[in-house]
Amino acid sequence: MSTADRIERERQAKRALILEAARELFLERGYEAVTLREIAQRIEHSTTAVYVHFKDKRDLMEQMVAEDFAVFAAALQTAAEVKPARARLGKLGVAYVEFALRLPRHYQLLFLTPQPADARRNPVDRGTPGIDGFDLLVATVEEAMADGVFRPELRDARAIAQAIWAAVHGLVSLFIILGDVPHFEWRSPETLLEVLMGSLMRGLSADGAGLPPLPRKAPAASPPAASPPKANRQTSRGRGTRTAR
Amino acid sequence: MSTADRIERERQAKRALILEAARELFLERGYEAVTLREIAQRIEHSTTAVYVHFKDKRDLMEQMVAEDFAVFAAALQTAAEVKPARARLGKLGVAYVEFALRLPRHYQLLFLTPQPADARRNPVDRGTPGIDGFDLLVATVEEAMADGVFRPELRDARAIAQAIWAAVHGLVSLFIILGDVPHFEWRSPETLLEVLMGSLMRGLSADGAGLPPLPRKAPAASPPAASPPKANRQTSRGRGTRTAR
DNA sequence: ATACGTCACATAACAATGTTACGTAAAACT
DNA sequence: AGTTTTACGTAACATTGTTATGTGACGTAT
Repeated sequence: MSTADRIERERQAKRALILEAARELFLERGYEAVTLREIAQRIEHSTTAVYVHFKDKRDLMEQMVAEDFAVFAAALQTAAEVKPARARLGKLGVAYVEFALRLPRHYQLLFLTPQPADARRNPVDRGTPGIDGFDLLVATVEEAMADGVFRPELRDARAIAQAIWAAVHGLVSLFIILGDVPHFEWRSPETLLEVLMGSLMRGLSADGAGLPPLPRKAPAASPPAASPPKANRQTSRGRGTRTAR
Repeated sequence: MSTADRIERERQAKRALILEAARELFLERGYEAVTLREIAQRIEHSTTAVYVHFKDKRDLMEQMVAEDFAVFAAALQTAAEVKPARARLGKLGVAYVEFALRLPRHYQLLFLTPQPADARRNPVDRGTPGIDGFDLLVATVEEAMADGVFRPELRDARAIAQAIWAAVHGLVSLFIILGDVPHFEWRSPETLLEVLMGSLMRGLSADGAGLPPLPRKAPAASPPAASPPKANRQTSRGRGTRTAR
């Protein structure tokens, strides 16, 4: 029965329409600052229409984040193909930071927003993308450990992975939250990643060697201005233009 | 004129009363989840009373955080008295993590909550406590650098300080936001701090030496459960009991 | 001592929000 | 053709932060 298919397709299309409007607004102004009425108006519907497709505002946001998170996972997977496990660790770090600073609002919603106490709803879903990526990191650490990369005292791969995650997470978090504090003279993310990740790897390594130098892009020492993401060219699947005319 | 003094004293007392009620509620349930009406009810006043002493809800929260932040500054200052600059870095890290995990809500409000766009109000105040503490860190790094602690390639004290901050910040952030994710098997903060900060220092050091071993308290590998701060015994100055009977 | 002024605070209202009860009309299924 | 489903709009509701307005206590000046 093809009609059912078409119905489902139309339903998904409208769902995507809502998601797209929500994405633009959420990424532009953050979760709290966006109202459901505004999202609905943008696509010329009443607010009730949103509730047909999503349980509530938070659900809408989570679904959106989940969609875009695929991009993150893909980026990490690509980085995960690098061959020697030690070099892979560097690539993973770079991919992580790049994603976070390119889509700071997403990162914020994923890793910087505490669960409201009623989040038993999807106790697994949330954080799971992060957890999955973390498993990748653990696996890489274990492989590197088998290669004898780390100092022999360091036997707990999970602890090492958590420490590495903390390092990169801290880096991007500071940029996202405090990146635009004026008199702070932030060093560039590339510089900091090299100092932080490089020194950390050196300190973890049995041979005292750091990371191979990362490919530099920016001439360093420019404020990141990550908080207001000016580039709204992100992950727009399907049509890429605003839909409300 | 002693009357004016008394009036001012009474005013401050009431202000403190509001702050105290707000503190309990904010720390218990977070900023968004607490209503002004609830705060007011707790001290048996109308909501308007709050506006006599504070500009708005956000102002109330900021004043509260500012108060408690003195504790943080004090803890850092104490740690800052340690003599060799290199050891001081370790102490600062420990003090930082201890504060953050003891008052996770405060930390959250300070360093994990993005500025709402209208924060030009006190563009300096916010973040300033963090900045001050950061200056302390920079100074320490500079001193250690003068002592020849770091590898000679590392000349940018500010970059090093930012990297170190990122590391500890990332550690506590992960604990606060994701500390209670079930199947994650977090290592203890002490363990992670030792791996992270120890390895980072080792990697930064010219002589490849790490940090002196940190004093251990917990037997390691216990989930921190930092998010729901069960201990509400914090910084209560004045009377320490609930006021609403 | 009496009048005046100030100010902390309460009452009640307002506007904006997320959410829902209810109706409706179109379209699918029988 | 009749029945049912369902996507959606209208209008309402409860809860929020915030404010306009009144008032009573109290300090101060006459």
